[in-house]
Amino acid sequence: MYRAFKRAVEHLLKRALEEASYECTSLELEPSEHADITSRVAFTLATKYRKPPKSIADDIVRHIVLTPADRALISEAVAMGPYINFYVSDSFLNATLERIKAGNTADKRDTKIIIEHTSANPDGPLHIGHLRNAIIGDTLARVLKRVGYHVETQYYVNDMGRQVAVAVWGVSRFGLNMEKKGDHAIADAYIAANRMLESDATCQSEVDALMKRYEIGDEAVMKRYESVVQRCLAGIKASLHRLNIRHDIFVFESRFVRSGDVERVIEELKHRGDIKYEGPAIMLRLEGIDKELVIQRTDGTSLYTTRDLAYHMWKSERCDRMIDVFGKDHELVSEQLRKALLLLSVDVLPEFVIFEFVSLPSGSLSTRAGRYISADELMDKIEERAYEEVDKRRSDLSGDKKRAIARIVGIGALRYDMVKVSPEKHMIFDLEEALDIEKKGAPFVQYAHARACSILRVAREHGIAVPESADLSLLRADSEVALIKKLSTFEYVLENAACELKLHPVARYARELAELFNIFYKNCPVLNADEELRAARLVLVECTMRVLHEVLSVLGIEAPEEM
RNA sequence: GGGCCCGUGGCUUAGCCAGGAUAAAGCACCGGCCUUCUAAGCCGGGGAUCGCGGGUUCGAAUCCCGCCGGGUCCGCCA
Repeated sequence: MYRAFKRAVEHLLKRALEEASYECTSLELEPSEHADITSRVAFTLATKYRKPPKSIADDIVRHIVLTPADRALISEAVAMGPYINFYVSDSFLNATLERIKAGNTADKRDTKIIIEHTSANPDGPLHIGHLRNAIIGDTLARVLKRVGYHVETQYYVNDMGRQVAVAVWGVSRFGLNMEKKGDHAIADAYIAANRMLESDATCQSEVDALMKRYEIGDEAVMKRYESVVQRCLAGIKASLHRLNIRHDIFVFESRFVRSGDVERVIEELKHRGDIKYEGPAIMLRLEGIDKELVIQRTDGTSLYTTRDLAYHMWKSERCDRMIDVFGKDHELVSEQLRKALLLLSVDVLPEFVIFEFVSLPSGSLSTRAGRYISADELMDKIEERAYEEVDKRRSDLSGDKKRAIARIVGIGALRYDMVKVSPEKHMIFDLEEALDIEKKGAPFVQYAHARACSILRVAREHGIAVPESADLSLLRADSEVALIKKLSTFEYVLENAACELKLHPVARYARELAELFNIFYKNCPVLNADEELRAARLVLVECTMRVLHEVLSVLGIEAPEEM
């Protein structure tokens, strides 16, 4: 609803500016703490027309005429010094609730977007660094889907890199602990292998040989690879499912070598690019980048970047937009990728969502060195901690129920923590802090939802139904109006998030909505109110419950009915 | 050395791209509120020279330049 209000104000203001004979390019409209929307246009006009901003604002407001159509959304426009403030109307507030009751859904868009995220190497379990990628990627997919895009999520499996070769080699050499979850067992072999490889040149060449044989498609080697990669991936998928993350498809990079796509990319680049040969090795010079990009090794095998290029070309034929969620360390690579794709005349170029690194207080994360906190370990601990909290508060519930709530709260807290800060912020991960289930994080929002459910449940138990229609204009207490206004901006927040590919405003919105509901909860008793007012408040509670549920769902967080 | 990112109360952050109304929250701290729909809640309080120095502007946390501190990339690794 908020967008409709904003559009109405735009038209209104534009008309008034014409009437008052002012010309300007931007209306300078922004949401504000002082009004429902405010314009700073008087400032820009002040310089141009050499008049004090205050008198211009007054002048503009004098020319504002609200038509009956405007009044459906806008109640008034006031000049406050140099600012022009606009306020929503009563019917806007009512319409907001009516619309939510009717179930507000976004129109479908034709655009198909492929989002690639997580894509951790299959050489061990996901750790907290991958978690940031996975949660950002999954939440982004949910936001874009919610505003109507057709979204496909992809996990690009790097099965041709050196890491995997080392893991495969390590598994043959040291065996596999079958008691352990697959991804963890493979990490053990991988770490042990790396330790040995550091000092042993013979082993190094064994790994090289393994890579070469995999690239040419040696049957026996392929079988060994497959068993390692699938086992690891199964473990990774299980971890992702715990977080409510499911990829639509897994794309193996080896397919692009086997299909001949990689070779075709190299041929194409030879013709179109600024190429430098060093023996059998081929390098590509890209404009604006000092470092040339190696697209084929001296031994004739392919490299990650070339395969990635083929992968992106493949994707570009299957979508209208593609988004890659990458760690900061991939920034240069992504730039090279984009420039090379441009050279290949690919019409869909990737957009990048880059996030800064997660490190431990003791330093950076490394699977190879075994220096990481696995996602599984973190989830176990956080659910355990959540259970203690639930147990403290709800000794009346059964163990199963408490565990179910603990799982929802724990995972929710984790997901919320990852998206609440902007991605360019470097995170130093503190386990204790993560386990300290933050009061105003996901549990706070979930609690508000549970409270709303509780009111509705108690109402039901007393035989009181949420009415089909109610006199919504009874909802004019400060905390009611503030809550309805917040509800009205939900779609607007989502659209902005989708447009800017930024998620933390969504997390912020969820918290603010929960906060306003809690204030309403405190100030406005629902079930004890007079019948008419009770009916209207029940509608408000149900609408809030729905939006809380929806915003949590967009964040990939479950909404418990009690906690 | 060069590129990119970050630097806002004790701690974690929002605001910065598109400069404007007393710099906005959470945690922690202090003080209130459970005979009323779940106190994982609500109300109140203290606490910030927005890293430093210049510049542009009627106006700078926000734009420009320089510096300082932290991170990261600059492999025939991925």
